[in-house]
Amino acid sequence: MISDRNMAVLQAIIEDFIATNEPVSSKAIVEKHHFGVSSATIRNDMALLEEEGYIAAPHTSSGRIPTDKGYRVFVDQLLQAEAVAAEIKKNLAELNRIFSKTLDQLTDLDERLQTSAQLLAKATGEAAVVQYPNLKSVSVTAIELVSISENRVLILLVTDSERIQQHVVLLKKNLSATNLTSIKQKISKELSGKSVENLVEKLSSLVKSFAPEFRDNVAVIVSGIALLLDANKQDKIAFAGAANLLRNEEQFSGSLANLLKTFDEQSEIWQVLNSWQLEEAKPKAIIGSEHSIFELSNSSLLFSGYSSQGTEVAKVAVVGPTRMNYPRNFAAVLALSKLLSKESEG
Amino acid sequence: MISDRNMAVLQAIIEDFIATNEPVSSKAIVEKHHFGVSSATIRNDMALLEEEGYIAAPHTSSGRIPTDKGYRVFVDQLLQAEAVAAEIKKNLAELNRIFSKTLDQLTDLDERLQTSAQLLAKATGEAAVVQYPNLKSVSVTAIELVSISENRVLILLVTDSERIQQHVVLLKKNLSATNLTSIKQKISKELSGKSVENLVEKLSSLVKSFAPEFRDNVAVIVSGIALLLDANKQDKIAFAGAANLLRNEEQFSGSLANLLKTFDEQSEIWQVLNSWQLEEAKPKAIIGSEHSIFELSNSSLLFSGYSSQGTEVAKVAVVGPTRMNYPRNFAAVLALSKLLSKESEG
DNA sequence: ATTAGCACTCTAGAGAGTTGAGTGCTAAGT
DNA sequence: ACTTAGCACTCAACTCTCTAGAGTGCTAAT
Repeated sequence: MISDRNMAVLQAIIEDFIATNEPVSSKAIVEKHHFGVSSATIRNDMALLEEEGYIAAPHTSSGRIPTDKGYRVFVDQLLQAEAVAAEIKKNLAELNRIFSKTLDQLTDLDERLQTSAQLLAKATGEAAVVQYPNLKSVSVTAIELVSISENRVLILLVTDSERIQQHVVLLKKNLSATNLTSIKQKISKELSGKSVENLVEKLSSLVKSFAPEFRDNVAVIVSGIALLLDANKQDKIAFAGAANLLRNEEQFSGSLANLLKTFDEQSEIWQVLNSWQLEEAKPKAIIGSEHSIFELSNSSLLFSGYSSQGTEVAKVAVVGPTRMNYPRNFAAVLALSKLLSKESEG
Repeated sequence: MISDRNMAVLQAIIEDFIATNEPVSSKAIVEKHHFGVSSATIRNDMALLEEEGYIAAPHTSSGRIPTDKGYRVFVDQLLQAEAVAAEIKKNLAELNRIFSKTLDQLTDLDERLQTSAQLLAKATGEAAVVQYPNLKSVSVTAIELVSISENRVLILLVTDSERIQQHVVLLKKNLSATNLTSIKQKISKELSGKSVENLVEKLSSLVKSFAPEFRDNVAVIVSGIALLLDANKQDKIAFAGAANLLRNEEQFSGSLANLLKTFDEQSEIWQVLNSWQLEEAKPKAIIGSEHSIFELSNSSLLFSGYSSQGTEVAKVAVVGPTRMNYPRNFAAVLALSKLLSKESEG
C-alpha cells in the first residue's frame, strides 16, 4: 500500500517542515528534492499519506504538516537507519569532547547535574532535564557532625547515590567539641553502611541509648538526620534552558506561564519520564500527544538513561517542539547520558 | 503651580491605571472618584500634569497613562504618607507570619534564600531576587575534610557569612583516616578565624610544611579549598517567579527570551542592585528608565537591604512592570528583609 | 476657577474586494 | 497501472474603506 517513495515523501515533508516551520506544498518538494516526478504525483502521494494519518492539512488549500504519527515513523526509522546513525556518531564525538571538558572538573553532584542540564540545553537549543540518581537501595556512606557555632551543628549525610546533603540544626544547649565527637562516632557507627529505607525507626530508638543529659541535643540532631533521609527519597531534577522554550512562542500560544510552572513543579515531568521505560540502552522519544502533559502538547521529549555501577539510575531528557531537530538532539542526549554513566563509576 | 487636587488626580490616574492597565480618561476619574468637579475640570488638571511630565497620552484622543516621573512622585509620597504606611503595616504582620512559618524551619543558607525568593515571588506575584550575603570581610569559621570513599575527600568550608560550601576532590593516592585527620587539624588550625582575603597565598606555602609523602594529596586538597574561597567571593543571587514575568507579556514584546537570559546571567541585575545605595533602612524603588537594563525598560525594581549583626550584607528585590502594586510589594519586600535580618542574628 | 457644549481626532473593528498559493479532480499520455 | 497537464475551486492574508465611539481641547458662559 505505502510505497518506498511515499515514505521518502513523508521524510521530505518532515525535514522541510522542521527547517521552515511552514506547511510543505507539493511544489516545494519537487523543487527542493529530486524525485523526478511532477507535483501532481507528489500530490497523489500526499493524499495517500494524509489518508493514513501521517500528515495533515491545516486548511483545505494549504500545504501539509506532519502529525504525531508521522513524526513517530520518522523517528523510529531514524534510530534504525545506519546512515543516520553515522551522522549522530559524528556529532557524538564532538559533543563528548565539549561536555567532558566542563564536566570532568566538577565533583559535586548538584553542580554536575545542574551543569549537565545547562550543557544539554545549550547543545540542543532546547530545554533540558536531568534526573537525580534514584537508586533502589541507597545506603549511608558517612555521617559527619560539624560544629559551626556555639549552638549550631551542621549535619552532613553522604550516601552511595553520591548525593551529599547538609542541614544545620540549633541545639537546645551548648555542647563541647569532645561530646559532639563522641555523639558523632556513636551515630556514625550505628548508621554507616545501612540502607536508608528503614533507618528512621532505628534513629528514634537510638536517642534513648544516650545519657540523659545529651538526649535533648541528640534528639535535635537525629530529627535533622531524619529530615535529610527523607529529602533523599524525594525525586529531584535539574532543569535548564527555560529561555529556549520561548523560542517557539507560537507553539505555546498564551500558556507560557503555565508551561514554566510545569517545569517549576517538576512532578509531572518526572512522572512522564518514569512512566516510559527504556528498552536496552537506547534513547527514546515521546512525541506530542503520546505523553499527557497538557502544556507540552506540541512538544516532544527525548530521553536516555544513565547508569551507575551498571544499573540505570536516572534519565536525561530534552524537551522541545515536535518539530525539533531529532538527529542533533538524540546525539546530545546520548553523549550526555554516556558521559554521566562513565563518570559515576569513577 | 501644582495644587493638591492636581496631585490627587495624579494618584487617581496611577491607581486606576495599575488596576485596569488602560489609559485613564477624565470621565472615568469623575465616575470612580469623588472630586466633586466635572470632567472638564479634570481635563484641565490633566493638561497641567501632562505639561509637567507626570502623565502622557498614547495618542491624541486617548486617556492618560503615568510616566516614570509620575510613578516616582507617587512612590515617594507613598513611602512618606502615614496613611499608606498603615496599610503596609497591616499586610506586614500577615506576611511576616506566612514567611516565617516556612523560613523558620530552614537552616541551610541555599535553601533559605531560594525559598525566600520563592515566597517573595508568590506574595507579590512578581519575579523576585535575593542576593547572597556579601560581607566585606568574611573569615573562615571551620574547615572539615570528610572521606567519602577510598580516594575521594569532601571539603567543607564554613564561613561567618553563613555560606556553607562543599567540594569533592580526587586524591592522587589513598589516604588513611588518621592521616586525613591530622592533615585536617593542621589546615584547620592554620585557617580558622582568618579572613578569606589573603588566604590563597597562605595556602600554597602551607603545602610545603607537610611531609613529602603527603604533599601530593595536600596539594589537591588545598587547590580544592582555593576553589571554594574563590567561589565565596563571587556574587550570587537566588531568583524565583520567572513565570510571573510572562504575566505581563505585552510589556516585554518579543524580548521574553532575552529577559530570561538577563536573569539567568544575573550579573546585570547585580550591578543595578549594587549601584543604588540605600539610605537608612528604607526600601527603595527604581522605576522604569531610572535603571539601565534594556530588557526591563518597562519594569520597576523594589528592594530593601537585610543585615547580619547590624550591618547590611545584601538585598532582596522584586521585579515587575512599572504598573505593579507598589504598596503590596513594598510590604512584602520589607517583611522579607526584616525576617532575614532577624533570623541571621540567631 | 469651573463648566457645558461642541468640533475635532484617532483607534478599533467590521465589511468588501483582491491576490496568490495550493489543492483535488479529470482526462489524456505512457 | 502509473504519471501528468490543466483547470476549477478554496481559503488565508492582505488592503481599502467606512463607521462608531471614546476622548480630548477649546471657547464662551457662569
